[in-house]
Amino acid sequence: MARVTMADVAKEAGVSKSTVSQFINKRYEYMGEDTKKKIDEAIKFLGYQPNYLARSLKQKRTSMIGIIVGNIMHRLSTEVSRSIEDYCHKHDIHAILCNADDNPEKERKYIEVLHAKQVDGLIIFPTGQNLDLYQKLIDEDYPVVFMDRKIEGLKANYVVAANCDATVESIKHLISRGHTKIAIATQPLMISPRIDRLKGYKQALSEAGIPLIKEYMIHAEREQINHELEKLFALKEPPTALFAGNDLVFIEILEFFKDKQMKIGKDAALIVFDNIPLAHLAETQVTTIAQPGYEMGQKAAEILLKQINKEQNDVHEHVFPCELIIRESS
Amino acid sequence: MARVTMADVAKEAGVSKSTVSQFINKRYEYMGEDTKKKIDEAIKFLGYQPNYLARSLKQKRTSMIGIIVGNIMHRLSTEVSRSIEDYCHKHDIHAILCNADDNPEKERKYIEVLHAKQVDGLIIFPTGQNLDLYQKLIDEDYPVVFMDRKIEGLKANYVVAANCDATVESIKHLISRGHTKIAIATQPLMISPRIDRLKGYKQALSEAGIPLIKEYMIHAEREQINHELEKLFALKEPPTALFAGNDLVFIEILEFFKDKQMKIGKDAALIVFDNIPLAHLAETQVTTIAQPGYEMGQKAAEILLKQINKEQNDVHEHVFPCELIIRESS
DNA sequence: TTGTAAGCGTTATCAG
DNA sequence: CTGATAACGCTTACAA
Repeated sequence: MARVTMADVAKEAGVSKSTVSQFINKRYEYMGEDTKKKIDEAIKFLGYQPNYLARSLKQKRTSMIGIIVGNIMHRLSTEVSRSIEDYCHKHDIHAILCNADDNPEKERKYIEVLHAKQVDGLIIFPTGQNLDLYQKLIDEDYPVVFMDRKIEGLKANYVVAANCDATVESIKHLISRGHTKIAIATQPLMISPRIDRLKGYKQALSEAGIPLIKEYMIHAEREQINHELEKLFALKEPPTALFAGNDLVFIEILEFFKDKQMKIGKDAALIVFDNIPLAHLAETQVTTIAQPGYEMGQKAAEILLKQINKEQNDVHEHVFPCELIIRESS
Repeated sequence: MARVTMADVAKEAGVSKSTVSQFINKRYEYMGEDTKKKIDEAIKFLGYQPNYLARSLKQKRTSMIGIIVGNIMHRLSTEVSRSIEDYCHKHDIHAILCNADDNPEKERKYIEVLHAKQVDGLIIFPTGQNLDLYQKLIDEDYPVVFMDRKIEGLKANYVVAANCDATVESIKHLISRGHTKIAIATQPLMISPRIDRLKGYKQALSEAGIPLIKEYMIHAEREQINHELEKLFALKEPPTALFAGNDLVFIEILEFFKDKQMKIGKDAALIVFDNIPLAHLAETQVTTIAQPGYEMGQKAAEILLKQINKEQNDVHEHVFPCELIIRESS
């Protein structure tokens, strides 16, 4: 089943390769009707399909972009990815998705491979551990947009959520409900969103004149969170409200509460940073901070395509406000 | 910033292109130490990165495969995709993921584009509506594995779950708990898993001598399910148990129950076909039928790579048993 | 041990 | 309006 090439079509139709190429690329302007028909028939007859690889090599553009997510398990990753894909689809370009799995080695490999495969640009949820590589891409003028996480000292296009502001708002909400003993649980402070959320937490408390308590601030790997919660609620003065730094932390909290037969909203108020798909279906509907994943994805794709088409070269930080959705748990 | 090519490296190192190529491909066997070093230095100095596109064109293999999922929102899709990616990663090949969004047009486009981009093979969760295309791939000897859904009259490699058997088991379980008024809700019967699950449902009931009741069998688009449930529970004899055909149907049921202030397990027993991530954390832990997504993904990837490497040509249907996980809801 | 040259399947440039 | 011909960046016999 030798694949049929343009040369075969040309021979079959009795024209030259270049004419077939014109036809394929719809540059019919100066093409005779009969030539067109002959080529069309030959293509159908042979079942010809152009080889995009060869075309890309020649054109130096693959019409593909890469998305490298830090961890596909985060709700935001999937929302944003779908949004980007949507946008690209409309612009006839393909988005390919890779999952770094919070592993800087994997991230490095994906960046290198996608680059070598000549994808036209990259949208990265950076692990933050490959500064040299990020910098190299930028120095090279390779189109790239960083998503969700800012990298200290890296001047680039960013699309991020207003993590600090949103957290401030949510903590203030808890305070307005009479809470003063408010704890926060996040994964380790390796990336900017977590740092910014903690910053917001601290800011809101100190603006309200509530002293920070070290024991109320948990930053642990997913597997350790359970253990940390154990300690937290064993304190002489356990918190009356809890801020979950993201959807994965929320799941850990859920596990913990289930295990201890504690009830969300009753044994502690809860706010989760991240939209939880079933938040409104839970026994106690949970208050969340929704990030505009769709809009963020659209924006990232838009900037990237502009870079690719050389319509824009200056870099920006695009910050998206979040929405506090108050439900029963707070 | 003109990209640096192999020719540049060759010039810089004072050797020929082919020598550099050897070096890149680690065919050092007959290479002088000093040549190696010169090339290595030149590569580092110029920051050379090979162009995989050109290589692929020459080698007629891209080391990429495509995954086309019917709908990324299904839990199984993501589980299987991750598993496939895992397997591929170990074999140094890249998996790229596309979401047909239950849209046969999109599916067709993705298949055509991936094929044109010369991916080495395809794993498809078929919509079922593009028989001609599926058949064409197979006639062409193009490596392809169909996942989750069987296509009537298409001889090919399949990796599917034992939908009928698992459903029989679960319905029998409900019967053993004393239920006789058992309803089933699925999305429209367009694809084999849904048909097979319904078959299992019918089989289990008739084996138990329980007559089938038409009103107990819902097959509706997601948006209509709510409405159908309404009718179902307005029956003179509403069911005491409910079988949800998949995870999306489950969410609709959850919505409905929440809305009606009904309690799962109390107002009706429930079994869901599909593993639900938070099944064990729900207020009433829900009984599920778990499909071995990881194993299915590994198997599909394995078969596909064998086909690609021409190690295997005969086609099979690989059926994976599922596990009924009994929790509080049934 | 390394170099030469011919492809891989397109597209682009320029004649005719 | 159509056809040669030269790229694109790499691999691979085969020659040296």
